[in-house]
Order: sequence, then structure tokens, then C-alpha cells
Amino acid sequence: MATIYEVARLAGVSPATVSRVFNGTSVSDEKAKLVRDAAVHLAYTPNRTARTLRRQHSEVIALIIPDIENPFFTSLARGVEDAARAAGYSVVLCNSDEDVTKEAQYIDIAVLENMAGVIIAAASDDSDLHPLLSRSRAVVAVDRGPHGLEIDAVMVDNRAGGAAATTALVAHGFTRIGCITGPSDVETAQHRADGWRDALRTGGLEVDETLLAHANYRVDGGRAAMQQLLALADPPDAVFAANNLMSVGALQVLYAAGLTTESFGFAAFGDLPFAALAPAGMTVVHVPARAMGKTAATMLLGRIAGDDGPPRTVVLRNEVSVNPEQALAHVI
Amino acid sequence: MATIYEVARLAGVSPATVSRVFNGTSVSDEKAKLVRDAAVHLAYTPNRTARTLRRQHSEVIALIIPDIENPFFTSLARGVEDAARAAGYSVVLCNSDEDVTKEAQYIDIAVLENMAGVIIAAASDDSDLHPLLSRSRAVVAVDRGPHGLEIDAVMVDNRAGGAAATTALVAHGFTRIGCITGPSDVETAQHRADGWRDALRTGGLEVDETLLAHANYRVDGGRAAMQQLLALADPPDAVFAANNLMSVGALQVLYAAGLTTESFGFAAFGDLPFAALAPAGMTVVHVPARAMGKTAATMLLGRIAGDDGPPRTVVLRNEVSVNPEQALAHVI
DNA sequence: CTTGCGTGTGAAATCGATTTCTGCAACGCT
DNA sequence: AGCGTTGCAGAAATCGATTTCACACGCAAG
Repeated sequence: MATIYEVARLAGVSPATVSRVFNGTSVSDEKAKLVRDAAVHLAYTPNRTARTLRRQHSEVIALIIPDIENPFFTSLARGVEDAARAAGYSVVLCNSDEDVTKEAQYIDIAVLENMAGVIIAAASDDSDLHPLLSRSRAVVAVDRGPHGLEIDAVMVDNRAGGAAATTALVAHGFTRIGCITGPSDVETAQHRADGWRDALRTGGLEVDETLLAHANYRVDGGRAAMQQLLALADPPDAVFAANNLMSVGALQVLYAAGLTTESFGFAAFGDLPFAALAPAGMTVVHVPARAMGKTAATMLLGRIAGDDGPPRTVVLRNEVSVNPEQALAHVI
Repeated sequence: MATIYEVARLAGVSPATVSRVFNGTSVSDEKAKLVRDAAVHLAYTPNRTARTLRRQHSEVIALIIPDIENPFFTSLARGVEDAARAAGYSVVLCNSDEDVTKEAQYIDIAVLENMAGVIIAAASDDSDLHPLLSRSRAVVAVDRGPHGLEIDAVMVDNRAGGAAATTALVAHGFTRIGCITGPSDVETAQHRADGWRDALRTGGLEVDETLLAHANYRVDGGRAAMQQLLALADPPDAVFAANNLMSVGALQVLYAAGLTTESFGFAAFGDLPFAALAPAGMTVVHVPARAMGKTAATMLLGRIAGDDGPPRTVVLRNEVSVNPEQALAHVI
């Protein structure tokens, strides 16, 4: 690893001049050429650690997500990575595992490593972003909102999406529609359940809170919640599941119980991974994960570059669709 | 952010002493206490960038994988992360997208950022690890082998796994068994196909290379390959698919064509994501992704800590099983 | 009573870049 | 001719830690 001093010596100039050549300030063409030749000759690339120490921020951004094994978040990560790479930044992916303590550790690391900014899908409503805000680091909340903090956010309309999914079930003629939503301390879970309530009321149906199940946002959570709902004395005839993985679990239980989506209605918030399992006729609220990631990264990079306008919340559109996939239709 | 100088001033000692307190060398109890109190008072945490610059290596390791949206690799990432976190290291996840150029950029970044080590699932046989090796950085190859380089590796036995999967189909009585494997410049793809050939020969069947399809390791690749095989004048009566995502694609095509796993045999290398789609009776070669990640990280951390024994290749066991999942049995 | 060794500590060098400060030279203007 | 700009480039300070070096002190052996 050649250093700036070796390049300077070979080019016969001072290290300051070498630095200037690579950072765009005024250097005569003559010396610039000497420096560039020397740099090529020595295969010089600036040491990022030294640069970070001096500049007080690195070309790295942190992406903190609650579940790395959820395709929604990996897809989001993909979007972040695309935008970041294009701008010469790298992305550190931090898996908080829905654990506020782990999340806090990662936030500390982001600060101590002088990372340029943080994109975070908060583990819970209690997530503490102050270590970042108090040092005015760039932060963008994604998927889960800013909780009244003065920061940028990229979201979908969870309430409207929950309502749209439920409305589709109502339109199908189902009358006892259950809801499987996420942990009660997670904002998206609350809003999607609110959408479910909205749609029931709009559809002239009673809101029966015994048909509302809270679960973790994973496959096993969906399974447990579905079992719980089916075991009720007066079970639902349709269910709205508030995320992709819980839908997978719920559908597994549904099939195991010998039920089909002919007789039992099912709507999901979020695309089922690999479109697997999704029965034809099922309603899906598509969440544009990759676009959310890309948008969040673009906003963050803007802040890093100095944009200091007021905080913005961008709400991306959910597409609602009935699954036309015939591949599995005959299977069901 | 308090610095070491502020702590030193408050404690009435030199910065050197403060450093020594946190790095375990001899300091009198009296001064150590002064320093610790001052550090707590100022909420001091060492600046990692400065430390990295001086020590020439950071507490960060890079994990370079070819497809972040493949659950196999996220599961592997999870294993890496578990082991790394426990040792106080963070993980930078780099998605090479099966692209050798992107991969090379990430390798350069790992060097320039003074990362402690790299775990890599190489994008192809042509991946160039020399920037790391020439600077004697710790490297562990995972999933895809060391190609004759003198480095540690964590693998599964791809050839044996491919043979086991195919043998199960042979035992079922299928006689024209096709194979959908990965890109021809990827080692695992070659070995799994070799296993397929082995099993056919052992089973007394002819090896018909027209029944071998190469595809990218993704869902669309599996779909295309399956279509190609079914369109043959003399199509196969069973297929071995060499990874998880291609299996998903292949099964989609199979179902769409109105075929079931009663009449058409199917075996997969790698667990299908979320056990979705997997028909009962289907043979699956389980790949212990998370354990592979954990093992690789443990080895890497050992090297970083100074272990300089000869390179080791660890081969983890594949469990072969017939899918007993009844959940979808009635569905098919 | 010296010589010598180990231990604790501070001063200063170091890691490799960026950036401020400073000086020099050329140029234009009165 | 004299004076202020302007532009380029080197010297040196800086970022915040770690580590080497040097010194002082205490205690044991000769």
C-alpha cells in the first residue's frame, strides 16, 4: 500500500499537493500530471481510515434492520445498496433481531466508526436515536416511522393498505374477518390493524377484538396466531395477515387444517416470498421494498451532501392486487 | 465525543496511561481508578477510526456473497454475524451480485478500510483474492472452495450431496433423470452435476448430457431450465435441481404444466425457502447454512487472533431427507 | 555502597491523510 | 516604481488513538 508520502517523493512535490490533485483544488497542470503518473506507477489509493479520521466521516452508511432473514428487508437492503454504491458509499448491514439493546449497540458503533449516516427500520417504538441526533448525524427512518422525531422517513401507508386488504375480503362476502398483526409495540403493526378496523366499519361489520391476534413478525408467529384464531369457539371465516412471513405461517396452518382459500378468505400485507404458496384469488398488498430502500438511501446521501431542508416523510404507494398466479391454482 | 486527552486531563494523568488502562498493560490501581472514573464521567469510548489507523486493522470483517436475496446466503450471514458479534466484531455485508468486477471492488474496499478479515463466497472460479493474500489479510472461503489457494474454507460435499439427491430419484424408479445446475464457471454447480452423473452410473443408468441444463442460481433460471427440459423431444421423468431458488422456479413450471410429484420426480439441493412449495415425498439435501457461516467466522477470528497453522478445509455434513411435510400434501 | 533489573509513568513519535498557514512569484494598477 | 491581488505550493498542524523510548524509583544481589 503506497502512501501519499511515497507518491509525493516520486513526483517531487509535497504531500499536500498530492492530496490537492485528488481533491480537486488548484494545482498546475504540470505538477498534476507528475502526481498522477506517480500515483498510477505506485498503484496508490488513499487510505480510507486516515481520510476518515481527518474528515470526521467515512464513506460508509449503516442500515439497521430488525430481521435479516425476512425477504422484505433483504430486498430493501438491495435498494439501499444500489443507490449507495452508485454514490461510492458502502453499506454495513446490521441485524438488530428486533432487539432494542442490539440496535443501540449498532447505533453506537455507527457513531464511533464515524459512519456518514444511518438508515434504520426501528426495532420498536422505544428505539433510541438520540446518540445520532445529538451529534447531528444523518438519519433516515424506513418502513417504521419517525415517532415524532425531526427526521426524514420513507414509509408506505400501512393503515390504507390494511384497509384495502380487508375490504377485498369484505367484498368477497366474508363476515367474520380476523386479523393477525405484529407486535403491539411496533407502529406498522398498530396501523395495519387500524386499517382492518376501518374496513370492517366501512363494510358495516362489527369489530370483534377477539379476532385480533398479535404475533412476532415471523413464520412461527403467523402459525401460532392462526392456530389460536381457528381454535376460537366462533372462529373467523377469513383472515388478514399483516406481513409476508406471518402469511406464510398462517397459510401453512390453514392448509394443514384442510381449509382452502375457496372457503376461507385470505389477504396479506406484503408479497409472499418467491410467490410461493400464494393461492390464486388471494389478495396481496404489494410493498415496494426495493424502491423504499433506494429512496431512503437517496435521501440520506442528500443529507450527507449537505441538504438541510426541513424533515420530509415520503410515502410510497402500495399496489393492491388479487393474485392471478395460476401456477398453483390447480394445486389448491 | 470525549477524547483520550480530555479523560487524561480530568484524571490528572497522561493520555498514554489512559490508553494503558483500556488495553490491559500495567498501571497502578490508584491511577487506574482515577482514569476509570474520569472515563465514566465523560462517557468516553475510544474512537475506532483513530484506533484502526494506528493498529492497522479494525474490528470489522467483510462478508462477500453473490446474492443477498437468496435465503441461503442470508442464513449464512446470520451465522457469521452471531459469531462476529460475540467477539466484538461487526460485519459488513457486501453483495457482489455474481459479478466479479463488483466483487473486486469490495475486496479493495476491505483492504483500504483496514478490515480485519474477509469471508467470501466467490462469484466465480475467476474471483481474484490476491489483493488480500498479498497483504496477508485473513480470508476464509465459504460455500465455494479455495481453488487451490492456500486459504481456509468451509464447504459441504457438493458431489456427494448431488449424488444422494439423484440416488433417491433412482431408487424411486425414475429412469430419465434430468439435472438443473448452476453457471458452468461456478464450482458448486460443477460438483453437484458430477454427483448427478455419479449416481446415474451407480444406478446403472445412462448419463445423457442433453438432460443437463445450466442456469443462473435464481428463480428465473430454474424456470427457464425446467421449461427447456420439458420441451425436449424426449423429456425427463424426474429432475434434480442444484440449488434452493432454482428448485422454486422449476417447481412453479412443473405445477403450471399440470405435473405433480407423484408422476414426476423432484429432488433439490438446499432447503426451499420457508418450506414453501415443497411437496411431500420430495427429496431435499439440507445445507447447514447458518452453521457454515458460524464456522467460517470462528475460523476467521482465529486467524485474526494469530492462529497461523496450515490452511484447513472444513466440510460440513449435508443431511438428506425426504420431505415429511404433510401441510401441503393434500394440496398437491 | 554500588550495580542492575523491573515497574510504572510521561513525553514524543507514529499511523496516513486533509487543511490551514505562510511565503513566494507574477501580474495589474495607479 | 511601488503596492495590492491572485494563484500555486510547501511546511506544519491536525484528527485521536497506540506504542516506543527514556527516565525515575525501589529493591535485591554482589
